[in-house]
Amino acid sequence: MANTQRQPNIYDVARLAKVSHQTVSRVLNKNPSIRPETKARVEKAMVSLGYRPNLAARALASSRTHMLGILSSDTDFTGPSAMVHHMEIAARQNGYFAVSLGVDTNDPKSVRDGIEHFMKLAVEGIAVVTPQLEAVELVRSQLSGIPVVTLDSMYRMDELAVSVDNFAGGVSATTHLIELGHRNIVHISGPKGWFESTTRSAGYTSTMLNSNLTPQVVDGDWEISTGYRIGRELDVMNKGITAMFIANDRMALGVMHAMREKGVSIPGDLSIVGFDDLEETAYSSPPLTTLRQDFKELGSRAMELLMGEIAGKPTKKMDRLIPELIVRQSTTSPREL
Amino acid sequence: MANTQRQPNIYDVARLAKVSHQTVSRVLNKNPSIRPETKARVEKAMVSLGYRPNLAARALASSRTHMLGILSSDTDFTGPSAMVHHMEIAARQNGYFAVSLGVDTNDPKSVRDGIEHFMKLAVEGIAVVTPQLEAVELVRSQLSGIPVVTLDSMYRMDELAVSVDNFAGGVSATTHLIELGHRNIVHISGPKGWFESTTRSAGYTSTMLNSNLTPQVVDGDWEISTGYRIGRELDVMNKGITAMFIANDRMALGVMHAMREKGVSIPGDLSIVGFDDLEETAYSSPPLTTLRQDFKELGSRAMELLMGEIAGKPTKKMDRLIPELIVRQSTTSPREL
DNA sequence: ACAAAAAATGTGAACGCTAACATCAATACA
DNA sequence: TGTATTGATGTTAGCGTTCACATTTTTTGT
Repeated sequence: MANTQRQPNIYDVARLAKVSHQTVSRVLNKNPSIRPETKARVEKAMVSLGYRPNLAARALASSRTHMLGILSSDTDFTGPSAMVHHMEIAARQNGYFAVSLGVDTNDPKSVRDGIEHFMKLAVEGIAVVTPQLEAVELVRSQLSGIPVVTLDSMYRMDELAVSVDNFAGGVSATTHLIELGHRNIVHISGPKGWFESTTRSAGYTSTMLNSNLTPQVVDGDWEISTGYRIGRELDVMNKGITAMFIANDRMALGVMHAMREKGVSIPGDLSIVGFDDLEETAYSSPPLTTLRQDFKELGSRAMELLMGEIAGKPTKKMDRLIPELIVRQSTTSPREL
Repeated sequence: MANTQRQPNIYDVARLAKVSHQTVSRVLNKNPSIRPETKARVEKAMVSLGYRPNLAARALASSRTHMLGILSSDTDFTGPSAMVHHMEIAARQNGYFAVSLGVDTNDPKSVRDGIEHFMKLAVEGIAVVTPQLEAVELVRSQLSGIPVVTLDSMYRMDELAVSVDNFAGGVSATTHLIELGHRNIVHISGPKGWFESTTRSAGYTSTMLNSNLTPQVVDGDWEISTGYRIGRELDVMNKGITAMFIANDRMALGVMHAMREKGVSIPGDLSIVGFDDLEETAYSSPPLTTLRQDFKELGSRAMELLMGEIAGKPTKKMDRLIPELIVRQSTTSPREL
């Protein structure tokens, strides 16, 4: 049996349906000017042959690949991987294939290679899930002509971007603590180059200043171990610190662990607000007050923007989501002195 | 300036290098029978034109897409997403593009759609990161001719698979507790349909029986909240339970939280062993004794097998990794009665 | 009922590459 | 020195689509 050799192509379908190959192509592309009757005949032929369009041929002829690139870093963190996942779903719903590529954003070569990889693939759009400023700039500068959307990164009015309003998050965390009566509030920031990091800090600083309080920032880097180290080193009790706003939940977990070891009670001696709402933090000891980000929403909105841009539709360029304050047991009013 | 219209193709390169297009193609495909001198000339021409091979054309002509599909579910869990990430890296190193697709493994239609999506793309191989038995079977049955590797799933001698030896993990967790002197050891399992779940439980059960102890299994489902609920409901103290082996860290976190609320001290009253070694568990209260799985390794080995199979090389069909017991402070010898 | 307009379908040539074979130059051997 | 053998390069014909245009069929208006 030599009939299983080759995949059927449009000519095979055309022959069976007694039409020209072009008519088959029209059915494939949902061309409106085709009689329902012929369309049905063609579709029947497709099914009976088990026809599957050859995307490579289509891409070659039409120079449209229907591929999208997702450039991401730090996919071992919950946020990015959730975003990537939901973008992929959104892409598929729109008839696109999402190819995702992890890169090391600290290594410009790796970013460049990733972009090169995507250019070879001839992706029609790129989403960048890399909150580091430099990397985003690098991507934009490398890329000619093809739309790029950034997630949770830099805002710039002229470019496509979806982001969490980290500034607002910083404000509401800090406001929450001030309203509880805290005055001596320390902030542990994320790493320097990250946009999320600097804006959260800015939200904190500006809120403190507006209330005539002195901002005190300790530099962190997202890592649990760093939170732990800072927690060990910072003499909270003697310095009269009664509350902390920590730029992400993982560091907050580290700080809480350190405090437990040192016998500093939370929230009795020290109130803590985190950022992210990792699932675990609802079950930490104590459950953590934090800011929730809707990564799923972020991912799908980003895709929406990207698709719109590719289709040449006039859409808005930017979208911003407000994080929600989830109050749990790690914050309370300070003890009266 | 009408010169920016079209991307350069091999003919443009050929013309500039004063060779035939086929010679250019040979350089592209690293054909050995080409003089270093001409090769250099061609490469120079490529660079000066900014030539980029058109993958669609290449795929069409060679019927090789250099695409790999990764079918994954539950990518919001750390394990799967880490595996996907590392597979993607490994794929790229081998000159392949990895397209990953999240599916809902409880919904056969979604799995079928995913496969259909991959078939259209004409992927050359598929990796399935779905630990549920049924889904894997479904994928295998749908797929004709193209290699499939499963990660951390079912073992079957005749198919490509890389997995963590969950049975061995169950054994070493249970053995650890028995050696500490525990006799009344409860196991909280994962959900029913998962392979990881059933094998971990089997490791526990068989070790218990070998030591003439009675296995006691409570059904769980990986979720923190379930761990918490079970922890609340189970009257550890009155039943004389001194240790638990919990099928994953997240449930263990839930149980520990419940115990804290009930005033059961860990490890004083109750020793706990988890499974996964999530980063957070090193900073939980107390730090958790658990089994570490090397997801990175798992991902790269899976790719290795898949690549080998695609290339038609004679490689081994199966690979199994042994999880490592990480002893922290959540386990100790039971109090003397 | 007939021309003109519109709708439906058909034809041939790209798209950019590789496969298969053909040719030419360079080396080896007698 | 001539011929067989190998190595390096060239030529032609697809791969399965879509595109641009040509042709046929149907509808419309009078």
